[in-house]
Amino acid sequence: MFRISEFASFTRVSVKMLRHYDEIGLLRPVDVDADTGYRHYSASQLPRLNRIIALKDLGFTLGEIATLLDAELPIDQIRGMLRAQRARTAEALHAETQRLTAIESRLALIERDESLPDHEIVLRSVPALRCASVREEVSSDDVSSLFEELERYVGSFAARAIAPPLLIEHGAAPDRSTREVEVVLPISKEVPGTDSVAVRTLPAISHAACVIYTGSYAGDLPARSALLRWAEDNRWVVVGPMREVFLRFGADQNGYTLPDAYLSEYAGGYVTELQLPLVEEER
Amino acid sequence: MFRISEFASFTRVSVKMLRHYDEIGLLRPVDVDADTGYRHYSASQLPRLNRIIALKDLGFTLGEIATLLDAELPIDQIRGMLRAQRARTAEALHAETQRLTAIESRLALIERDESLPDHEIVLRSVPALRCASVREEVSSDDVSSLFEELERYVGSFAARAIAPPLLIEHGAAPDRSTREVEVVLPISKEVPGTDSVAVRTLPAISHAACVIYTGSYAGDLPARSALLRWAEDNRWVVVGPMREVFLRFGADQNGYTLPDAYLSEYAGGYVTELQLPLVEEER
DNA sequence: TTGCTCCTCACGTCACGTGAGGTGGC
DNA sequence: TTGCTCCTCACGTCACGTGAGGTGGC
Repeated sequence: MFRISEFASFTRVSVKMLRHYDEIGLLRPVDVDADTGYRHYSASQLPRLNRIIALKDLGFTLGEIATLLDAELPIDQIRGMLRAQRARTAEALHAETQRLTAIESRLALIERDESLPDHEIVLRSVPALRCASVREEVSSDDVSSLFEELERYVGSFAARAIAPPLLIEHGAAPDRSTREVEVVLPISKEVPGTDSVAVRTLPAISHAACVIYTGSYAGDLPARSALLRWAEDNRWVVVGPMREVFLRFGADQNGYTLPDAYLSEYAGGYVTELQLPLVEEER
Repeated sequence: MFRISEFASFTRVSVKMLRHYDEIGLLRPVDVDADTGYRHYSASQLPRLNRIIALKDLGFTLGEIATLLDAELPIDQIRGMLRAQRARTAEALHAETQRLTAIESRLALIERDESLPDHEIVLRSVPALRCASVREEVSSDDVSSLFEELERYVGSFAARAIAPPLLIEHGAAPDRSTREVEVVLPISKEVPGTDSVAVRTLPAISHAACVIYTGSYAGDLPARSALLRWAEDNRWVVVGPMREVFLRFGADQNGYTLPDAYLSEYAGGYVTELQLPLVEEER
């Protein structure tokens, strides 16, 4: 038989791991001295320890390994656990691949500009939203009158939700003289629609590249181009119209007042988020 | 300003995460009510939160993110951190790839045999070992006389180390009538060499596929073929001679006696580990 | 006898999740 | 007033690593 340190050095696992496996019942020493508590292992336990290590290398938890070794599962269940593990690993592999792409595109940005990018692009999902909206072809950038109209209508039903208003860009005319926009107001309860006001559930976006920019709309174009460049660098394809979410515009909303320090820094400023729906590029 | 739940739902982070970021100083609310402790966030904090999320997606820890956001590092240091992160990610990616290959080869084994493999193959490193050895061409499988000779020689210097003895297979003659083996005994201190006994440091193996088999040498061939199949399935190439480590042979060593239960199960049995040095296949 | 090995707590890791128990806000 | 939101502990997660403080073995 072996002392714990001998057994550990033969198998390249730490003494602490062996103690841990003893504690959770995964690998008990063949003998524990009643007086001293010294653990003794037998060479005949090496195959079991090797199985433990092999399964750990496949990514199973110690609990799963205990099940696999001791529960005498039917072969189909073992197969099932391996398949589940394969799925988890494939997912992790995919996530690492995307992360590597993202890091590399960040490094490329640094090489190009010698600075950190101004815009942090985040990939996330956007939930569905019950809302009222007005869709119209407009010729100027000023859509505030549309918002005011919609706000009045929704306000008359006391149905204004706390979520921020947004705008969906449905496209520009070929000659760029006008563009079709939909101004959208989340609502807290159903309101009737009219000829001009549509009431519907804005669909969720499973993958949206999002960027937030501050200050006036001057930051709009750089943010947009950063977003598109990010999609390209990270191998995503645009599948829907851009959404512009007005997180803060003009005076603060929600009945709070900002401390002076923040008011001056962002005086008269805006905080806007662009959301671009994407799917992964086919390989 | 926003209440914590509003801020959380806008940004798709949990309330608990925001509290956590407050606690570690990564993102403090603009205002905390002195009476109630309520946290208030401003929309002007969204860019910072977005940067945090983006950097988290790249795999940085919260501590690293704090450094990146607040330490005003020179661009070279930022680049350095990104490169380190790229290296870590590439390594993780590589590990996941190998894990996936390993899981898939296990699944293939199950499909083929409808059972779990008898031999658990583990990839690990083997440390260098000071040792005395005798290398000889032998015609039979019985190498015990070589071991006895070596044991006597080393024993005369009281230099026997506790590590188990092993055998290196340097190759067989073309007609398979003889094979060249090296019997190796780890030693605890330097001993002089002789014409037949070499004293040297057995080199470490950075990647060895290892399998343990029990019982008599009848298990040898299946274990060997499992090892070679594993190397092939997992895309590794053999780069050195097989080592056979005799973890237990005949009676138990080390002056202990095994409990009866174990003695009967492995009565007269052997525990042997095969170690096969490998490198990754070029792609 | 001396150093070496082993033992058992107990706490730390990392980024939060999950209650428990209590209070403010509309 | 009632439910909803928020608060602060405090413990759990996962697989050990890292001491602290003490004892057995040669």
